[in-house]
Amino acid sequence: MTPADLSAAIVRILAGLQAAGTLGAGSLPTDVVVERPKNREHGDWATNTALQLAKAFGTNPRALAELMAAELRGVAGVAAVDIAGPGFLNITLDAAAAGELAKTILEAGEAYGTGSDLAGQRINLEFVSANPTGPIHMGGTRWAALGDSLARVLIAQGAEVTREYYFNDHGAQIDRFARSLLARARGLEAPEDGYGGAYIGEIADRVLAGTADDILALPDAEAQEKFREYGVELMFGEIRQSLHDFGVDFDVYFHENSLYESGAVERSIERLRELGHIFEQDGAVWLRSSDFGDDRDRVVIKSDGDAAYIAGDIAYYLDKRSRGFDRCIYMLGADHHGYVPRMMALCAAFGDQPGTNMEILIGQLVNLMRDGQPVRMSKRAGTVVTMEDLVDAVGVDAARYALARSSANSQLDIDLEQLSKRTNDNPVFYVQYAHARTKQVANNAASLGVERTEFMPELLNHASESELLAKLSELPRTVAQAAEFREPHRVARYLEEVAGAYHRWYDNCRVTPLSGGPVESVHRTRLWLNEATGVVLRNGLALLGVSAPERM
RNA sequence: GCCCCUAUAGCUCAGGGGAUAGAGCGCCGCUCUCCGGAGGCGGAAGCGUAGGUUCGAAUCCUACUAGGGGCGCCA
Repeated sequence: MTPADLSAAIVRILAGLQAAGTLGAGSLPTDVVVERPKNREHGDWATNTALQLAKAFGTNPRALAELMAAELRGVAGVAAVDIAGPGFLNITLDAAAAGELAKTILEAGEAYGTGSDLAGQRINLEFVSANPTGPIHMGGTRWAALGDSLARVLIAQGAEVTREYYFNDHGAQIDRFARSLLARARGLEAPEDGYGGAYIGEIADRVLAGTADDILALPDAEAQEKFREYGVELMFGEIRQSLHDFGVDFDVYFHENSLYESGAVERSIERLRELGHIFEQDGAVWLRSSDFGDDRDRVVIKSDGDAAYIAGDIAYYLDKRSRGFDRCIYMLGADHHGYVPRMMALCAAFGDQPGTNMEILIGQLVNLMRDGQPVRMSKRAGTVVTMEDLVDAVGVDAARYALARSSANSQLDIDLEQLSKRTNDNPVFYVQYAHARTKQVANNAASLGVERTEFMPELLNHASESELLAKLSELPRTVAQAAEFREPHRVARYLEEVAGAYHRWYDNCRVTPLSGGPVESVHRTRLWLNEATGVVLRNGLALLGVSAPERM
C-alpha cells in the first residue's frame, strides 16, 4: 500500500459516492495528493482532499471527510482513518500493508521510481553549448550537471530525450579566438578583444606541432584560417573530453556553421518571409518579433550582409523541429535571459506554441568560494574558473552533486573547503555513505546466514521502519515532480531524507542478530528493507549521475 | 528607466495553498559490552518590510527595500 495506491483508492471512492448520488455533481479529480504528515500522531498518510473539494460538491469539508472516511476504512490494508481539524483525513496502515513496499521495490529494481508521464514525448534538450573559444567555466559546469540530470529524469518518465550541444563555430568570437592563437604563436600580445589565458598558448603550440607546413610563414589571413580550423577542433576536443570526464556525453554536437553551409539559414528566413514576418529597413533584414511579444523587432541580416546571431537560432530551431522534436528545451545562463523574448517570438513566428514547442530554462550564476571569498582565478583560463578546476579540487561526484542539489533559479555559492578539505562533511558523502552501509549490512547478513528466504512484512513495525518505508514510497512521486517542473534538485534533496531515515533505522533495527543469537524471521524480513533502501539510493544517485559506491 | 532571478537558522540551501517551517555544515550537551560513531539522540537559532486574496500564505498578488544578472545591425 503506497501513497499512490491510496490516492487511486480515494479517487475511486469519490467516483463511487457520486455514482450513488451521495455527492452532488462536480468534476472529480483524476489524482489526489496523499502526503506524509509532519506530525506522526496524524497517522501514516494524510490528505486534504475533503477541504479542497467540499465547495465544488456543495457540502462542507467535515461532512465530505466523514463520507470518505467510512469508505476508506473498508479498503484492505487501511487500519484506521481519523478526521482532524477542519477536514483532514488521517490514514493509518497496518504494518503488513506498509511493509509490502520493500518487496515491491526489490521486484521493480532499476525500474523503481520510473513513470510514464512523458511517454511518447520527443524532447530535444540543449545545454552547455559553450563557445569553443576556451575551457568550460562554472556556468557551463552547472548546466552540465543539471542538464544531464534533467535528461535522466525526463527519460525516467518515459520521454525520448536527445542531449544536444550547439557548437558556435561561426562568427566574430571565433575570429577573435583564431587571431589570439596566431598572435600567441608569433610571440605577440593577445589582441585587444582577444583571449589571453594560458590555454591559448597550449592550443597554439598544438596547432603548430600538428601541422606539417610552417603555417607561421603564411600571410596573416591564411595563417589565421589555419589556426581557426585546427584550433577550434582542438578546443572542442578538449571540451568534449572535459564533459566526458564529468560524466556528460551529448547525443548530438551541432555545428552552427553547418546551418550556413547548407543554406538552412537562408531557407528559414525565406520561410518567415513567406509567413509575412520579415521586412527590410535601413539596408538590413528584420524579423517582426514585436508581433509576438518581443519588445522590439530584431535584425536578422545586418546591413553589411552578414547574418546576426539570431539567424543561426532561427535556422537551428527549424532544424530541431524538422527532426521531429515536440519540445525543444533550451538551458541558458542568466546572462542570456534577455534573449528569451526574441527566441519565443521566433518560435511563435513559425506558428508554434511558445512554452510548449519551445521551453527555455534560465540558470543563475554560480560562485566558487574559498575562505569566504569568491575564487575568480583559474590557472589555465586566466580569468574564469573552469570545470576542470572544480573537478580537480573536489572530484566529479561532489562537484555534480553540489551543482545538482540546488534549484537552477537561485544563485549558488559553492564552498571549496567544504567540498574538498572536509569531504566527509559533505551532503554527497552522507548519501553515498548510506548506500555503502546498505552493502556492508548485506555482507554481514550473508556471512551470518541471514537470507531473504522469507518476507513477513507485518514484522516491519518499528517506528523507524514506518518512517523509512514511507520515505522509500515517495521516490516515484519525487521523480515525476522533478520531471514535470524540470527540477532535478528535488531528487538530491529526497535522497538526503532517505539517507537520514535509513541511518535512524539502522540504529534501531538490527538486520543481523546479536552474536550467538538465532536468525529469526524479523532479521530475514529486515534484509528486504535494507536491500530496498539500497535500490532507492542507487536509482536516485543514478538520476544525478553520481556513483553509488559499495564502500567509502 | 525597463526586464529576469533571488531574499527562510551563524553558513550553503530545501519547502509549488494546509496541521508544530526542514536538511547538511557550524555551535552546546549526550550516545559504542556486537551490522563501519563517516552514525544516532537532545538543545540554542529563522520566513527582508508593508499591505492584499483565502477557512488557511514561506508558498499566490501588489508596493517597497536589498543583492545578482540583463537590456547592440555583439556573440
